[in-house]
Amino acid sequence: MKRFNSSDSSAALISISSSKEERTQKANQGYSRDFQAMLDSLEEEDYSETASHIVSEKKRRLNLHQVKALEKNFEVENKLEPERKLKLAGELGLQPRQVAIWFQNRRARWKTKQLERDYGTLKASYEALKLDYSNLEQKNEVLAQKVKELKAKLMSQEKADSSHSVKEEYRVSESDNNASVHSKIHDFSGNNNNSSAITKDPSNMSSSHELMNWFQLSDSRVILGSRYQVYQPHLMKPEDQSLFSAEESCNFFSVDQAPTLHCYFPEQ
DNA sequence: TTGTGTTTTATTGCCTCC
DNA sequence: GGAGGCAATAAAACACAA
Repeated sequence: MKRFNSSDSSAALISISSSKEERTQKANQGYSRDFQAMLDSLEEEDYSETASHIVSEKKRRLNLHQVKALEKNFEVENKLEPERKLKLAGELGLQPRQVAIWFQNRRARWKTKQLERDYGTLKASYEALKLDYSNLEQKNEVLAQKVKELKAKLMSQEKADSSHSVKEEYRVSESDNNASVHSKIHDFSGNNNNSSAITKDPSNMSSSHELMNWFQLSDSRVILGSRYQVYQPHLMKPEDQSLFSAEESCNFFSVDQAPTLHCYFPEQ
């Protein structure tokens, strides 16, 4: 039976015998000397007590031989089918129930150990990931610093340029390049209807910096246009970085967010 | 020796499966 | 409904420092 009440449990504990016939039977089953001695002592206690107040039985640990045999069996198969249980119980001089309980407890111990192992593995991979993350963060900082420096360079260049008249500069370049620029705009807009930024009239641009960016951007796109047919509407160009604020520049490489940059892909 | 923490054996109650 | 598994828990046995 599986269930025992308190009085049943004492009967179930360590193969308590209730009769001399059973005792004789067990002795004939080849129980270990220790175990038989234990049984005898228990039985002596039993006999000295009336059935109504059976002494609280002492738990007895299994001996080394029993534990080794059980461990070996557990290694082979951690579940116990009834036949094997009876066989093991007979061989080791235990009650089938004791064998079943031992397997049950052993499974619980194994599970706990397994959880610890799993935890260890997860922890190790977490630590590795964390290290990766901090390395990326460091690289990110270095790159952000470079962006800042480049931006500062660009600004100082713009200051130097501001000594000349923007309009004048534009006129000069306009007279020199007007024809070619307009043809480039025409070429480019012919390839991409969404390129509103590119088709913006340069005369409306407010600063030489913006103008310079425009030329760089339009030139490069025209050059690219000969090889790249498809332009994404929200492409981020390296030149566009100069339009970022310092803060934006720093956050640009944040690893907390996936980058939203789109890339050019040459026509295959 | 004793207090305390850990391990082992066993019980109980609940759940699932046949 | 019985058998068996599992989680939670009790309690005895054991280990060990103070």
